[in-house]
Amino acid sequence: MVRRTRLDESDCPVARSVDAIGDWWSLLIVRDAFDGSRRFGEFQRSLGVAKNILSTRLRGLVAGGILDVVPASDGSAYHEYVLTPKGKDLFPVIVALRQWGEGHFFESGEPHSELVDRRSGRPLRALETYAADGRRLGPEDTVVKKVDGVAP
Amino acid sequence: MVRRTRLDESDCPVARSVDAIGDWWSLLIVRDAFDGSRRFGEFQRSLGVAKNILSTRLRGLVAGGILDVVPASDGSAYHEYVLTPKGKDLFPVIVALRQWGEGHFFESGEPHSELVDRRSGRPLRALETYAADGRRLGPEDTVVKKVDGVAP
DNA sequence: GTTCATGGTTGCAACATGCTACCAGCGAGG
DNA sequence: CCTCGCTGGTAGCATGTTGCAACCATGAAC
Repeated sequence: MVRRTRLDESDCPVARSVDAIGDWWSLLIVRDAFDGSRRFGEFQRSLGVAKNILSTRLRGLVAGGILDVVPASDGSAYHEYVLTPKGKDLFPVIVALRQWGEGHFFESGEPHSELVDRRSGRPLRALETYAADGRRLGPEDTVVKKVDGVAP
Repeated sequence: MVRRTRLDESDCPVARSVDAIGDWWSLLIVRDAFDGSRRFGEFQRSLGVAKNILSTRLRGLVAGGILDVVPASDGSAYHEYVLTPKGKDLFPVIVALRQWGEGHFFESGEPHSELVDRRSGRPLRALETYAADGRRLGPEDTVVKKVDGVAP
């Protein structure tokens, strides 16, 4: 997406998020990072993506503060890519996409990967949106408001 | 993303979701649909995207069962695009992206749009991930499991 | 020191994107 | 009934991005 309208200056947080992530590959890289991938080769094998693409995406994610480059944990001279706190904050995004996919794109009985609670081995509870006072909210119960900047 | 590896046959729900949405534009169209946009022109003005791009994306979203084409609600001869139930199920995805963006890309006091509870006008509670038994889970508390298909 | 694996970079062809211009159907006004 | 303007597109073309393959540099293994 070559943009002329700057998404990273939009007043919509969704647009800025989308811009910060970059593209689908980057999102799948983040997913793999949550799933335990750390090395260039791991991402490459898992995604089946061309190495130059992976290379630029990893650089972009590091530049965006979503991944960090750290020395390899196995003592080898290579390095690894790990999620920063900012990157870890993408967890609900990945979970939401995962649950949407599970609900709409798999026949029952079709093999698929599933995100489960490490302790119990059971799937996570479905994400739900709540008001500040605890009421459950659906899309119709919400509205987008403009928040003006305040003078500093 | 021109893919050779078929994402829509991946066993990962995240990959299928990503494939079904199509691209960032499509996701921003869905966001606008949640925000109340219904007409071609509304999406176009809101997104500032070229009309041919918008046209193909809308077609793709309709083909994917995320949007539906309905007669215009104002009685005119035109039609409108509305979210299907499957499209509305993307709500947590948009909310998650929105909250991530709000948390990481805006200085305090910077103007931005905000999703609020229609009744109270207050922002939504942050999305959280829970185990089936109600414990709060972070990324480290989860693991991805392969679920084998069962013979039919 | 040769060989293999890792982690890339470079070049090129094919493809998708985005801009601009154009076009068709509808409704209103005269 | 003729034109004007709005809505909702399509067509052509320049440009940018993708993906593949080939190459390369470093570290580890033998």
